[in-house]
Amino acid sequence: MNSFYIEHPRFFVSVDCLVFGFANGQLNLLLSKRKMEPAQGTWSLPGGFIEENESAEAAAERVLSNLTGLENIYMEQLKMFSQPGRDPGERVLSVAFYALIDLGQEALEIKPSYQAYWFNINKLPDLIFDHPEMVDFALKTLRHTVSTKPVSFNLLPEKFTLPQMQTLFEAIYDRPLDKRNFRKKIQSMPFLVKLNEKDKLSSRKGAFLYTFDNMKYEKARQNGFCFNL
Amino acid sequence: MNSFYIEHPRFFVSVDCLVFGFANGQLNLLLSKRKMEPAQGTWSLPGGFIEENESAEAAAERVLSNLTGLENIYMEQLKMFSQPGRDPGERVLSVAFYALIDLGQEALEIKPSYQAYWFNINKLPDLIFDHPEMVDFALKTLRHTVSTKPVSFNLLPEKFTLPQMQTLFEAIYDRPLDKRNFRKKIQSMPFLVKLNEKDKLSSRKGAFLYTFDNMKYEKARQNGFCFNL
DNA sequence: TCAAAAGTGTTAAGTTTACACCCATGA
DNA sequence: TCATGGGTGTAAACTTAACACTTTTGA
Repeated sequence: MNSFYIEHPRFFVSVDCLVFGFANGQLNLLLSKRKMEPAQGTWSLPGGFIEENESAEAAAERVLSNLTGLENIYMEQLKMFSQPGRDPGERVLSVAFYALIDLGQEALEIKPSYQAYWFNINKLPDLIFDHPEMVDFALKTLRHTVSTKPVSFNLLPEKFTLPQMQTLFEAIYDRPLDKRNFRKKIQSMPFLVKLNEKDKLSSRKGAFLYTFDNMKYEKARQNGFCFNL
Repeated sequence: MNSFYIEHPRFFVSVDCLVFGFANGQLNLLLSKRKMEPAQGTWSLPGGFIEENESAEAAAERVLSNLTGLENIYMEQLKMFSQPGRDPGERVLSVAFYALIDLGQEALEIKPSYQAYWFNINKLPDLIFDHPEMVDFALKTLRHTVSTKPVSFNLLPEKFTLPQMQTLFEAIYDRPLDKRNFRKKIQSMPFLVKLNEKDKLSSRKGAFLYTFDNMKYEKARQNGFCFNL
């Protein structure tokens, strides 16, 4: 290993994860009780340090799979936060990621050491450092991204109903949507497959189940189709 | 200074700047000859290491003002690039930024030590490391951002003509636009001020000059106006 | 007087919005 | 049988896209 860069400082670099989950018509964010000083015991985004030979993406995946037991979670980098003094203990740069997971029926197995819990996005407790800023940034990005790419399906179970999906969008945008216009638009998308099954959990009549067909989406995209909701 | 995090590795963190400039109907990117090993003498994005007590944003501003002599350049963070091995010399994490500058008439004073030059965006030389990936990412982001926020004015002189602006958008999108539709849309925006002056440099008839009025834009935005081109 | 770039309007197609009732079911 | 949530269509307003000629001027 050479040392051309030796005169420059080195930094701790962490990742912080904004994990969104949708359940019972509510958009939720996963928070954990901080295990280390400073600010031990207060609420924060789950995170961890980047290790040698690990990309920021890999670190975020590691943190998330430790936390949730899940692999292959949808995840995107948001931004690096690097203000000196953002962590009063030490100089730490942090890369924020957001992740979308379906926390449908099976209660997510959270590793107990993490003391992580779901909070409704509108009822978050106080967070340490610049984590509130990260939440704002993530929410803005999420709102933009779900209207632009078919990522909202990561927040839904494999099979979902249109009322479920509309509720999800209403939770993300934090405003009601017109049912007929929403359904018209969604159903005009060339990748939604209507199944011959109904979900009867939330009404007597039952709502038809749908799935997202990624192959169809990719094909449509290659032919110039542009998702926008 | 405490040491709660001491067991974790520290990293060199650099910034790389994607500096876009518009001149003579061409969209250009600023590249510099690399001053240090590895790959000394090959083309790369201008960059530098983050120093103690400096945010990534401040480092990028420092690099840019050293390079161009300009302050208050429009700049946005793009993304952190952190693959192990992206810099074969040492483990370096890098935060990419893009900047937009007007390189209108007054030839930009580039500090000679940097050996930096403008390259047409479609005729870039080979770049080191993952810099080509950064260029792709920046271009995509630029295309999206100019259609969504009034940032294109940073690439134009204070006073500009509509043909100039259309050429700029054609250079960014790399496709021709319909003159009448473009002008109609631009002129419907509530922040463009038509001056009583003409620029006669590019035609005998002369084209009217306009400026961007940021106050008007902010006022319109507060009233729900949404830029989109 | 003419070459070269600036400027101008209309129509058709598509998209978005607003809006109210019937349907299927199990308790 | 009725309460509950699921499902459906249309018309008006607005936005986008396509398209060709006139104006101004200096050389």
